[in-house]
Amino acid sequence: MPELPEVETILRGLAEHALGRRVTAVEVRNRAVIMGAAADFVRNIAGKLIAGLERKGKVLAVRLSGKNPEAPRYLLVRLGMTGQVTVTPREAPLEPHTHVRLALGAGNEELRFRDVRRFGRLRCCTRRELEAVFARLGPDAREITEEQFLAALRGRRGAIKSWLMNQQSLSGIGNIYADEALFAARIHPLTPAGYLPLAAARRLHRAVKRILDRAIAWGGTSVRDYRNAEGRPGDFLSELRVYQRTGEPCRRCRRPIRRLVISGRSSHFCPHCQPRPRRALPPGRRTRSFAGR
DNA sequence: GCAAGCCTGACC
DNA sequence: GGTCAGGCTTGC
Repeated sequence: MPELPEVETILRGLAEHALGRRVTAVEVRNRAVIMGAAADFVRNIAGKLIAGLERKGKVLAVRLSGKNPEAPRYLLVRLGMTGQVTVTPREAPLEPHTHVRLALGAGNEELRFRDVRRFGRLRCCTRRELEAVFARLGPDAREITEEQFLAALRGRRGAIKSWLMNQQSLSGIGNIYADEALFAARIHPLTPAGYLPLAAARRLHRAVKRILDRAIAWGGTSVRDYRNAEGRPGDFLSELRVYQRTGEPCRRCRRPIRRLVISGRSSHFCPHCQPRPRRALPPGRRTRSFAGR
């Protein structure tokens, strides 16, 4: 599933294979993946140069050439669960679920957007609109400082697992890296976020960054559908310690990994290495008041 | 029936 | 305002 490391890997691939090239033609084969009118989408992209690449969390933004700051000149890509962005020879057979094709000048290749489950979206927007999208996301998980991380945890009563996946507190983490970071930091996924002892919260902040950096170095994780810009899978799957390893022995203590559903998401963890928090209540907990009833 | 990211809406 | 369930989608 494309999370921060997968999107970053695609960005790097596009920097190598698509940056500086002109979009000479646009074909929308399935308008359901386009936000807004498909005709506007085509008109705003066709003929432009791919001038830059940006990312915040799991959102990829392709900057297109153009001088008018009020005109749409960003292509926003959200990969959803099964989205793929590849640079492919134009004559290569069109795989099923290929929804958008951008022909690239200076070579016989095209940029393809493919998405089996169609949770992904493409959108053409202005700088202002891009900034509004980014503003709704918390700090990028690789860039968030310890101070920001600790401050964002404060007062949160929901499970730390859900907190990590909520893109408003920090952005870029999905189910795979949430489970992996919690295992590395030895934190039970149901621990209320704001109850984490300071040392544990610091461990988690460091674990998040380390896991993401390592996953990027391995080119991301391909559980099934993820492919980089060259169409190749990532290699981090074999490095996963708990995700989708239910029943396998924990790499640290050899006891079996267990699975738990938290907010409708499966969570994988080691009950021995990630014990439930011993204290049930946080410092400064507010109880339900019966006064005035 | 399950997996998943993200959005919407219900609930307190 | 925070938290969570539900729905979207399709291949296994």
